[in-house]
Amino acid sequence: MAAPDLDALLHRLRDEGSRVTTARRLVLAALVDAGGEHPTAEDLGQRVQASNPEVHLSTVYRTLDSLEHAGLVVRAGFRGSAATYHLADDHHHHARCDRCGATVELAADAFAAVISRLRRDHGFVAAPHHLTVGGHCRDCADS
Amino acid sequence: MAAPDLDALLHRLRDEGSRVTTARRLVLAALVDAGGEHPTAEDLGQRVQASNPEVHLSTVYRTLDSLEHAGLVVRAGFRGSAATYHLADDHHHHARCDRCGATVELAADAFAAVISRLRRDHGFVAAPHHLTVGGHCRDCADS
DNA sequence: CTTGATGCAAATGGTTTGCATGTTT
DNA sequence: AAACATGCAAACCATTTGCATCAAG
Repeated sequence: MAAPDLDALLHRLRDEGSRVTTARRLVLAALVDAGGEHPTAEDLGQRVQASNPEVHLSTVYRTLDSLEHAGLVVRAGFRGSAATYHLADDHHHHARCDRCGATVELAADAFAAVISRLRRDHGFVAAPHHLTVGGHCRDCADS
Repeated sequence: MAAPDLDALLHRLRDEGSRVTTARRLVLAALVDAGGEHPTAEDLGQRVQASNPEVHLSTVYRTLDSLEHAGLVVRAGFRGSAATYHLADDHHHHARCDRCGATVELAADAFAAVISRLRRDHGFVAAPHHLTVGGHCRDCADS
């Protein structure tokens, strides 16, 4: 994984036609900062507000939306709980324990078979970022 | 797919220790009736209330919960929109278009590779019912 | 200066819950 | 009778939206 460079990301954002604002800078920085974690919008809001309490949570949501449309950020939706976000560079999928909430990361190619099958049989172009699997993790699988 | 028999389902439910009530009978009937569709809790509520307007939506939710725990019903959670339910007999997974909401069904074995990999590498037991893939369907993939 | 971005507060929508009452076993 | 299920209304929580203001280009 290439080390994510904040300035480069901001540049890409500008190129997409979006304006570069303080809020967006901070959200992006928080995302870079989060590294391998899976922050929710609220988590990011907290981090951002640590630097600038002015930034409202709804702005974080709107910003994440823009970033997603610009292709910089990926949203992983988990059933029931809150969605999590990470930089698009960070290609992986998720398996999440229905019982304890632990998440496992899957290499990007794990779904290759599913994806090609979807395209071949149904013309369906799977978004390689939005995959989520439910189930039970090692620790919870026994009971 | 074996034709789902309402009475058999009710029997299984009773065997699980749950009581058989009018509401549950109706919800199950609605589910059987829905066949290959993917009704939401609200859809089911409507169908049920067509027979018996007394039944409250919250009861439908609670009933679906019981049915899920009893293993009779499977809930497929879609990001953003409402969850859909179907009988557990009806083994398949979903791909759903992020743009138009169209759903595609995937044979149960499509995820075999992913599932075995999860178990082998992470000890993660994937629930073969709860898989959902996002992306764009044939019609929406172009724009 | 023009358009897009933000703060705020209030709405939304799916789902859950507390409690008193009714029903199944 | 005892345990469980239901109706109802109200709570919940993540997310979205209307609108007036503000800042980036």
